[in-house]
Amino acid sequence: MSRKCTECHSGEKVQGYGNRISPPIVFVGESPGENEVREGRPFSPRGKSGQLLHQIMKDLDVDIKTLYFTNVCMCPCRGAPPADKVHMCYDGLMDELEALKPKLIVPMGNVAAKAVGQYEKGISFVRGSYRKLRLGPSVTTGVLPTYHPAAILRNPDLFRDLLTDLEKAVAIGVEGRPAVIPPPYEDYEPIHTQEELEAVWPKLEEAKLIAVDLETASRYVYEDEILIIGISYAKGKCASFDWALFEPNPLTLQGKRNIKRLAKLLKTKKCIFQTAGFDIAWLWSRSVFPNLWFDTEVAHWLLDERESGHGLEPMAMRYLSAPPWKAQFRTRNGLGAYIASEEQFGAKFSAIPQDDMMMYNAADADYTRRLAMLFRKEIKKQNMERVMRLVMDATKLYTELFLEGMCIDMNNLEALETKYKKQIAEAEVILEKLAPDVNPRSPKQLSAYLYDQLGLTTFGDLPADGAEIPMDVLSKAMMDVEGEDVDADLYWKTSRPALFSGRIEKGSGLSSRSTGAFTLFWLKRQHPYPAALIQYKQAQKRLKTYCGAIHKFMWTDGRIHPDYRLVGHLHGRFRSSRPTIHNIPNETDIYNIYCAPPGMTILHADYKQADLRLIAHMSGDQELVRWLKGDPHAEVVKAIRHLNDEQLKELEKRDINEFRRSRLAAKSINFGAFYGRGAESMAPQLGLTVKEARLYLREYWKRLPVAKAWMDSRFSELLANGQEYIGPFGNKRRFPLLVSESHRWRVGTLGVNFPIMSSVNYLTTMTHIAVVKNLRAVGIQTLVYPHIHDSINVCVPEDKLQEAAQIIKDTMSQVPIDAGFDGVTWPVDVDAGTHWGSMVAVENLFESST
DNA sequence: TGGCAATGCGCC
DNA sequence: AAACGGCGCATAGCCA
Repeated sequence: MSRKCTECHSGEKVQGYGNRISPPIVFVGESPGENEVREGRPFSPRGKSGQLLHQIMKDLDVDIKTLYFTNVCMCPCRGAPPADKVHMCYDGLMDELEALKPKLIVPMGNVAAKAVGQYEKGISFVRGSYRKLRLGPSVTTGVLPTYHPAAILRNPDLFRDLLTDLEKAVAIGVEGRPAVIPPPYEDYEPIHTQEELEAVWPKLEEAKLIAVDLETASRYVYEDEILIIGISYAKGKCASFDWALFEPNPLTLQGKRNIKRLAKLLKTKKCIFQTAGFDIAWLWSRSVFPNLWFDTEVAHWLLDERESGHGLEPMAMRYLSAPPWKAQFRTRNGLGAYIASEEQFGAKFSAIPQDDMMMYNAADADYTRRLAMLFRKEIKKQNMERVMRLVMDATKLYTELFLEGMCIDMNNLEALETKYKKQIAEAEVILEKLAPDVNPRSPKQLSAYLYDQLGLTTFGDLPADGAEIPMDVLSKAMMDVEGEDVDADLYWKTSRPALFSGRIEKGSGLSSRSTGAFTLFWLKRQHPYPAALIQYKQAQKRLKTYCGAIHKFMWTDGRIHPDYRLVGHLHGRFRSSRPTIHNIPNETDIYNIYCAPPGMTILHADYKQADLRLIAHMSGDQELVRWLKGDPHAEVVKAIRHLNDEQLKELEKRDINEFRRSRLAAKSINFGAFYGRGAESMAPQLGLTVKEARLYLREYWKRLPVAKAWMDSRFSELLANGQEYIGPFGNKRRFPLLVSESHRWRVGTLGVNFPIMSSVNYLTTMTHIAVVKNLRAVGIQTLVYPHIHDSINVCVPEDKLQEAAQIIKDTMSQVPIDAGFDGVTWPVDVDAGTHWGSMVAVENLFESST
């Protein structure tokens, strides 16, 4: 029963292998690798991919001998088989599968998924979704695509997805469990009339836990409408209401009465949401304030801290064998399988037949409630209730920011845009004169022009052959020209020379064909083009990204409404978009685009050296605790230069520039050393040779042996703890699969990075919540302004400034102590101003009056 | 034409 | 031996 292949003649072929009589699962790979060819067997357990697959199946208690393994292409090819080869192999593969009559086919990787299941989208999108496949007149089977094991070895973060999919494959193929359980549409109740509302209401009032889900036409809370509200009150039960029932009606008072009842219901029940921030923004703006009890997205992200996979549909498909009901709904209503443009989507969404939308909405609410029942047990079991509560409280805080928005000073914005446009135009004159055909926004064209046409050389006069520049060459080159160019010195001392990719197999370092700013500051010594290019790029970035965002995301109220995403960050930080406010350039002009509402002042507060304090607290290093009572960066200068206090003071008097340079270097050591940064990478920023940097680091660690020991123990703690890091708030970063030495090293550094980064974030969040609460407790009107990792912002009335500043200072210093972070003190800087870029330290503000 | 990965750069 | 973490957004260029 071997597979025939007559189309191509490219050497050795590897036939399928395993149980040929109705196997419960057939695995389909791409094409045989080295080991597979040697052994004549796809997914050979002696190859790395095969080994991983066999191990997982063994762990799932599946007898390997019952399974079957094959590839799309029988002959080996480097990398993924090209389309023409797949085409040639297609008929043979289908004949093979038809003869096997498998219960389930698991295509592994993009090529196999597309060949077997005819999936249109990439593997990361379609993985884990089940389809039926007709193989012949009498043979129908199921398909469940997943990643290729080789992809997991390259990107171990995907391991959990592979495992999930294979568990599902075993459930379907081996255990015969149903692949898909449709939602109980017949039990969902569409509510159009007052009579129907009255009939169902008692059921809602009897429930303890309800899941709530809204359908709206867009994201514009103040302009658009709520279409439907679904309330699931028991497993498989949901009432889906026409929102018109809750709209105030000039003819009758019924709408007003109904929304009061709704408000009371949602306030007294424990409410469950998926992505609560969205729904409560709409409800709050209609004066409905639900008792936010559980958020399924937050819960799932805490249980799986990776970026994606927390959508309602993937979760319900995974945990409840749901069909892709959202995709089906969108397809039958002409919305496309996925959302293309939000505006288009909104318009079409409003035109959908109401009953259809109600069924869709009811399924959403029902699945949300059912997932909450599952997740809450797991959250409890994993001892994550504290961080769960905190993130949900934060949801409410940043929904306030989203609804209220931030004020924009249009005059400042316009002036700044004019300035950038002028800078761009100036630079363009030079760039076009020198190279009219080169697009300065194209790295490809730039490297061809700078290196091939002009023949410029990079750091250390190396030829631009694309090789990585060794760090000591980089450092030496920069040291040779130190002091000749102040701008370049500053840039090099404060920026990193290379981009580091998340993938572990990729190296790091600076390409000798780089066209980034770091290299341009070197090239500008050789030719006028790079200097103009630096100006062009800087102004372009600021104009397009930071000014452009304001226009792009401003609502009709003239404000911007940043959308805080509290989940999806590997280390528990928060993110914002539309626009992002976590990466605004630290420049007065740009921050001054943002201002307080009339009559109010922005108060900004941040912790001094928050991450160093966390390290000191968590490691218990008393020397670091001592440093933090004074100036930790000066302490590092003393350590690495072997100075005592007096000698340091002398240095400051004798050579202030040298003192500052040393302090800057100390700062990079303080911030880099704990995150695993090595001498090679630090040397350029320290203005040292690699050898000198190594000595500096050695002196640094000599002074902090306890902290060093803590840092070095992280990886063994991971291994001792089920391959999980647990942060002080109970949040987790999991590494279920360690694939190589370099991966283990990287994971070790993350063991330091993760608890610090997440704890700084959560401490600051607790503080933000407490500050707002304490200010309001004494009757100060308070607006929530952004949280940025280790700093918070609020707006208060101008005449309450001094009182508010004191409350903030007291609250911020105390919150970490009360939360148990009492190994160190938590000093705070507080600034105030009507514009975000022109803030003054409050001490200075009130000096004259006190 | 739109999806996608890559390049580059802004922040803590 | 290697060797800095996390993110969002704009742009170009390749591919279906």
